[in-house]
Amino acid sequence: MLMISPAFYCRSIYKSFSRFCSSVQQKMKVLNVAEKNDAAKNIAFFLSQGNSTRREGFSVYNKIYEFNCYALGQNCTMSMTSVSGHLMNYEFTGAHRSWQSCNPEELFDAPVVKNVTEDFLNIKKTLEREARQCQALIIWTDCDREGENIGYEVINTCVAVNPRLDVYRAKFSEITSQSIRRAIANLERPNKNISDAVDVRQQLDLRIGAAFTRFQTLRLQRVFPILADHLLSYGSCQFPTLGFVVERYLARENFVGEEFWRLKVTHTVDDLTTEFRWNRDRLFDETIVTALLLRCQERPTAMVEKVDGKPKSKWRPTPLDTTEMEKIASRKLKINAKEALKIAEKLYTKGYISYPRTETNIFPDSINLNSLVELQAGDTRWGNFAQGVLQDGANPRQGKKSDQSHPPIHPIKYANDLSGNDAKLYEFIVRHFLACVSKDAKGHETSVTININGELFTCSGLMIIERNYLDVYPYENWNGKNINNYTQGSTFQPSSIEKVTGSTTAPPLLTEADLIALMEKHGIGTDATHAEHIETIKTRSYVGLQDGVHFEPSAVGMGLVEGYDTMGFAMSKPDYRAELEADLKRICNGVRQPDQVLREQVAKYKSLFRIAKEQVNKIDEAMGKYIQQTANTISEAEDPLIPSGPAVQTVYACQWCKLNMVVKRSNESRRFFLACVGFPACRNAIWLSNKIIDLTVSDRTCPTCGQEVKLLDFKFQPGSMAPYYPNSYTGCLHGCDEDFLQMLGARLNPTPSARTNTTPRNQSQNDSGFSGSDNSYNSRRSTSSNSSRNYNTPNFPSNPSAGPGGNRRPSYSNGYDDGINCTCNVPAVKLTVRKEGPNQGRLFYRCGKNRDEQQCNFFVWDMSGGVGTDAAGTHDDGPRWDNNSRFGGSNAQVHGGGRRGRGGGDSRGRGGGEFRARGSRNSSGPRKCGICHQTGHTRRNCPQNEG
DNA sequence: GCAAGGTC
Repeated sequence: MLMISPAFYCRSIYKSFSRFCSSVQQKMKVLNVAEKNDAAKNIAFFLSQGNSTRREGFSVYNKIYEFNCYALGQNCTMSMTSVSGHLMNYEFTGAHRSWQSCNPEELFDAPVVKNVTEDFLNIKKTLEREARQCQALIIWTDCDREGENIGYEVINTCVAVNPRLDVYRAKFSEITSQSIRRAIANLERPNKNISDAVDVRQQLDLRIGAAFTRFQTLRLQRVFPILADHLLSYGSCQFPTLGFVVERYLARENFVGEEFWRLKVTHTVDDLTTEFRWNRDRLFDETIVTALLLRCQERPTAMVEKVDGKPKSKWRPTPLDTTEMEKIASRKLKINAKEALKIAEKLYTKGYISYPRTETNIFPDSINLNSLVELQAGDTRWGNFAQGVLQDGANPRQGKKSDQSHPPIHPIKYANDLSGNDAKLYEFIVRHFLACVSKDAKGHETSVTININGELFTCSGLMIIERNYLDVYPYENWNGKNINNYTQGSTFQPSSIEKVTGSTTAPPLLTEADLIALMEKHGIGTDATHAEHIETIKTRSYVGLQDGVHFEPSAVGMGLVEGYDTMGFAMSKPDYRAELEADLKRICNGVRQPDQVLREQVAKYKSLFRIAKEQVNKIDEAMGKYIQQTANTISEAEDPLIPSGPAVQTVYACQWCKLNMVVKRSNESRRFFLACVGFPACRNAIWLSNKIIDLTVSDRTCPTCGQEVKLLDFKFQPGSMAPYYPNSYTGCLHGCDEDFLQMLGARLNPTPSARTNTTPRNQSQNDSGFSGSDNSYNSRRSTSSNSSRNYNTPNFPSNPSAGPGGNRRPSYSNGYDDGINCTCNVPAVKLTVRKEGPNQGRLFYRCGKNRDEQQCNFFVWDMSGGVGTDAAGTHDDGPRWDNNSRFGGSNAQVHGGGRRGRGGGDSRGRGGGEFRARGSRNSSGPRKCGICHQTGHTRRNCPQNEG
């Protein structure tokens, strides 16, 4: 008989009871948090299969939904609530909050804190109360960079009151039953890297935005009383947006139309007139066109040389992403981008469409497109078309972009209860979806070439065979064109041969759709904020709408952009933002450390800020010019922007990018070096000898190199430079004194291609830069410094010489002596367009580097007058506005001669001086040792060199 | 009185 002790008996009862209790009472309690209330509601609906109950939280907008659900391997009691976007925001503290009580420059280093925004304190209270009662937390914020950061705001809030919370991340890209169920079954952990990247962006946006906004507002309000009530904000997205508007405006203003002539032939048979276009298109020399007209008229019989027929397609659209939706809404539906996105958000949260903020235009295989088409099959407007698609099966045209998180925008539920713009946008999304999964339109094109006494003319006709997607997509047109019948080898008498004239036309001002396209192309803002930034520059009166559609800069907008532009800063260009974006991606991928990126970026903008402060008169002048006011002079005592510390002094202009070279000192090696303030966009740096114990910029300028080059006061370790230099010495580092440079172990870098030698020879890779709080120059990383200019892809003929019959390479018509430097500051080469076509014979300049080196995109037509004409004598065949004529440094100078000048031209003119300096170095004799001044060896292996 | 990014 088995004996059971009373103690054992009691223990087993206790265990069973515990199991019972835990199964009944201790069901795991899980807090779920979504990014917004609508999302929480719908996610709760799908997880609970419609059986959730609702109760109030502290915030009236963010409810709590409760239900049971299987998750994390067990049945859980779920409570689901939400935030309303970001819960927290970075702020300055104490005196730095006030405009009056601190110098704006301090904002780059001032402490910032991330606090819950006052409006959201109730949401925070709800989260804290719920979190205390839960064992796990699941983050359901949107699956993008900002969503991850919002997730961490929630996590930090909840974990602060319940450190034992087990935290998970649900990944989903649309709020459908299937997607949500998949997410709960495949929970992940939140990604800190992604959230960190957002923290870096937030801090930078705040510091840079606040510092420059206060700087330019305070300054301009003070010197121009007329602006006393204007807030003149600066932001890393709004300013480049303004820059786009200004650039196009100037391109248009500076455009000079050019008259051209062409020949036109018509042939009328039975009321149908066929018009033939001249194969030479158009010429800019009337005499030649007249001569060619006479030649045709001499023997006016047209011989049909060629009749070609071929199938022609008009492609259905690619799947819809956010910016495409905004652009088409703006152009075709007349719903502006901001409104369109707002409506799309609403349609998304109501479950009618997929997530509307997406960069993807490729449908993943996992989406059952046919079932989505089927949802639309009953509609009276597009139902028949949908049924047609189902017969062949949905076949999406695929784009090339994917953000790896959201699919293209598509309808996920049929709706017939919408009205106004909501209905209009939904209809567009449905029609676009049906169009992109259907078939291309098909046609047949006939092309006829005729010869009239040696001159060739062509016409083409189009017959549309199948309209296909066009039947459901009224936002695009495709019209057929009838022509007469022609047979190869036949002849006919043309009805008319005439000379017609026209003029090249200026580019149009930007529309909202154009502006969004530019922002997208250059990475300014997000899908969700493009429209906001446009709104901001309108509110600030930086731009206005001409005829309600086209953007035009205001005087204030012009003044601001030109002010910074005159300093040589790329503030109004998208490059700085693009560089930050690239670094943010590296943080997300774990390649870069967030604090390092933050330090670098703060240092860069702080340097720019100091120079802007030094040269603030340039902003005054530009602004004064446009608003037609004279700047009041203000005393230093009145100036709220007097620097609190010693100002950074410029030594000379950077040879690479034209920004300023300043004195820096490595925190680690304590070596001095000259570096460009454009870092990290520009990595020009000149490292100096470790025998220098102090280095300051003197007040004197170099008598050899000129007014733009400052001399430097050196203090050497006692005796270290003897017998050639005293312990204190004033010298030039611009290149006029080669011996001195060599003594310092300094090497100038005339072009970015020489950058590999900018690291000091005796330093390890790790100590080539320094990592102090406001300086982190590091010359070893390779980044294109050319990208800081010419962001508008120049109109460079991709292969100007490859036309039929042309030479394979353009020929050099002259060398390096025109005084025009390309973007890498190398004398540009002048070439001739050989390719047959309207530009044949024209002269242009391009990057002066060899083809086997990395060339910049520099391109500019030669406007000096002597246009190289060939037999055709043709010139430009299009608007000549796309060479960055206003902002492009050398380009602007080149164009300045041939254009209507604006405001007395550009203030730049340093390129030539620098080039002369380089030339003088190159022309010196055999290289001499810097120590003993003998040839045959260098200072490194000089017998007199101790170390 | 500043930014940009979420969202109401």
